[in-house]
Amino acid sequence: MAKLKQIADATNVSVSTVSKVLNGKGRVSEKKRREILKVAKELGYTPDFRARTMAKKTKITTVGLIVPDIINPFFARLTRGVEKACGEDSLVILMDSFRDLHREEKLIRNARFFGVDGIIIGNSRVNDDLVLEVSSYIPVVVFDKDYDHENVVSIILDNFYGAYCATKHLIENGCSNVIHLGGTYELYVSLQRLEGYQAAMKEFSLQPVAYAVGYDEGKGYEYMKRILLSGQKVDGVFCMNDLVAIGALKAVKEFSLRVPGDIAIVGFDDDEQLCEVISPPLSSVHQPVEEMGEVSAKLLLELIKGNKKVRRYIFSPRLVVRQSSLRGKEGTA
Amino acid sequence: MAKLKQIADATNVSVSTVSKVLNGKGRVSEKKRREILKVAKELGYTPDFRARTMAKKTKITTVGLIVPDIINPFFARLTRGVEKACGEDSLVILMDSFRDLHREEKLIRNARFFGVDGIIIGNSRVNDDLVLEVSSYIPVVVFDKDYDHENVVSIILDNFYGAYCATKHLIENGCSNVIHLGGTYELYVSLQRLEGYQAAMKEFSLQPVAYAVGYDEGKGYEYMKRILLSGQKVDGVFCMNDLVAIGALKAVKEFSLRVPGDIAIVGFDDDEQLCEVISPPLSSVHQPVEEMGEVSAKLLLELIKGNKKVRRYIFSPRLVVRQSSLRGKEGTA
DNA sequence: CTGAAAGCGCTAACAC
DNA sequence: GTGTTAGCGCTTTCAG
Repeated sequence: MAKLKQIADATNVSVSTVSKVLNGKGRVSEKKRREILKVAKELGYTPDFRARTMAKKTKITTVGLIVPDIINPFFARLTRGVEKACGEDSLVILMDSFRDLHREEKLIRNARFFGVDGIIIGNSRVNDDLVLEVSSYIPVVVFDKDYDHENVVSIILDNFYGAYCATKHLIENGCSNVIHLGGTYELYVSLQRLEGYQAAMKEFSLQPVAYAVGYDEGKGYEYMKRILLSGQKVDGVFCMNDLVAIGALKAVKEFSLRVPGDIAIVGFDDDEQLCEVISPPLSSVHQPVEEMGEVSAKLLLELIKGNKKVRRYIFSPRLVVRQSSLRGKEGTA
Repeated sequence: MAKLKQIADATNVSVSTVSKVLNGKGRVSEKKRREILKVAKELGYTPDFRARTMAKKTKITTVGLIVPDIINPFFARLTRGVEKACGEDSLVILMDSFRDLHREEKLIRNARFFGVDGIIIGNSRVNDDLVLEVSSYIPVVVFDKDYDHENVVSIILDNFYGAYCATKHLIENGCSNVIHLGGTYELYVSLQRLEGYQAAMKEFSLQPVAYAVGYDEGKGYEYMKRILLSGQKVDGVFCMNDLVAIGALKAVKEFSLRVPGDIAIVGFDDDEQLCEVISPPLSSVHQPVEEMGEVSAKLLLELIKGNKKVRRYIFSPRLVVRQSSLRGKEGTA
């Protein structure tokens, strides 16, 4: 960590002269200039970012983005949105908690010591107290959970509505025995989706049948298989997310049932890459994740600037219909 | 941006007293302590990270990670590896170039002004001069390209070998008309894979037939369709990447040909999520991306510390065989 | 208990 | 052309 002072001493000039040379400002004799440049290189000088920005009174705002798993397309998209909103003049410090709750809390709690000016927490199961605590130091954006605190804004997806639409769509496509492969209900999001499903079923006077399955393909497969084995009547499945749907799809295929002919399936999240690549392509409830990321960053940036604006921002999902639920003229199989 | 001075003035004490209170050091009368705390909260005081760390002589090293597209699983995995290696004491500033070469160069060039202590460039088609330029200020890690510069380390995957293995595998599984749906050959990686393919074909005295297809599903589909229409003999396809392979797979299915019975297919990259979800599951050449990310960060951190160590690190791919290329006892269809 | 003063590394007037 | 000086905002001796 060479410093200006060192290269100044080595060349018998003052720090300010060195500074001038290195920044190409003011006029310095060609001879000294060369020597200074040379010595600077030899010493491997790199200016201290902090000192420089402090002296120049310029500050780059940095936002901390905490995600549980950057490989998950949902969070990758979220990140993309945040990156977009931050553009050229704000930096984003990415922190992956690797789904380790302990690490996550640590990251959140320490964020301000890392010099971030605000944080976005991309996980709906954060500890409320922690959010409140941190928000007393720096602004915070959280997802899918409502807070009423000065320094935090909530980005919310209308999960109820998404689930409602998906279920209704299945029913209107001729399904009357629509089941729900849901998440674990201690997660708010899962609960909302369950309720949306139930609402649609009731609206059509149908009996809701829901299972607390989980979030991955294996679980979807396992439950669907069990359900089919049990002989239960099923002609439509609304799943917690795309992975569960894919698992269910696999099971259905194994039973030589046709999708959507015998059983129609709808997922949630709409990871396009995934949905479009499988066969049949999977209908899914689309979350405008990228946009959500973008908005969350924008709102955070505003908060950092001191403009307290929105405290809650609600997004609407939309159903993307693909073959897995589209019976068209075939009607019910 | 409240400062210590302000809250000091407001409470008629000195900055140092305020500092002590806010940091819980030294002893200050309960009365003042309370008042200071109160005013600090009112003013929404947040310590200046730069000033603080400078005064404390502590420095958190930060690495800049530049990727062309965080949504692409390859880069998401890379990022994950970097995050892992950085652990608790280094920060990673993520910069997505959105595949905009111009933006990317800007990001790379400006990185050092953002206070990063080193950068990892997750893109093999960087401008050499730029890399050299930047590396004269801060250490740089690049992928799939060999440099011989003091301040840059290259992380390389043996693409030739991967392609060779994939092709050989197809041949040994009974394919004799193996074609290659390759990338565009101005990209070094694509060229290497092409050469690996050719080498394997020659080894078995087979005639290589390669196409410069591109990198996405649409291209794979389009080319494969055209090839099948032309009536050309094909019983094996080695693709540039998984997406191209998926496109090709679609085309093959449309022609009512069986995979792997009539045509066996192998992809590259091994995006597991993708490969395992389609049917039949896709064989693919696996890159240890996450590990590569981890190693690149570790090496960078070493360079930042001033320990010049490795200058080149080569990883070996490995073929993951799934159904799309596994003919087992069936032999050639 | 409290404050003055020095210093972290750098920039930017402003003299000489 | 070049050096001196005064900060940037904070922490930390060290007197009082």
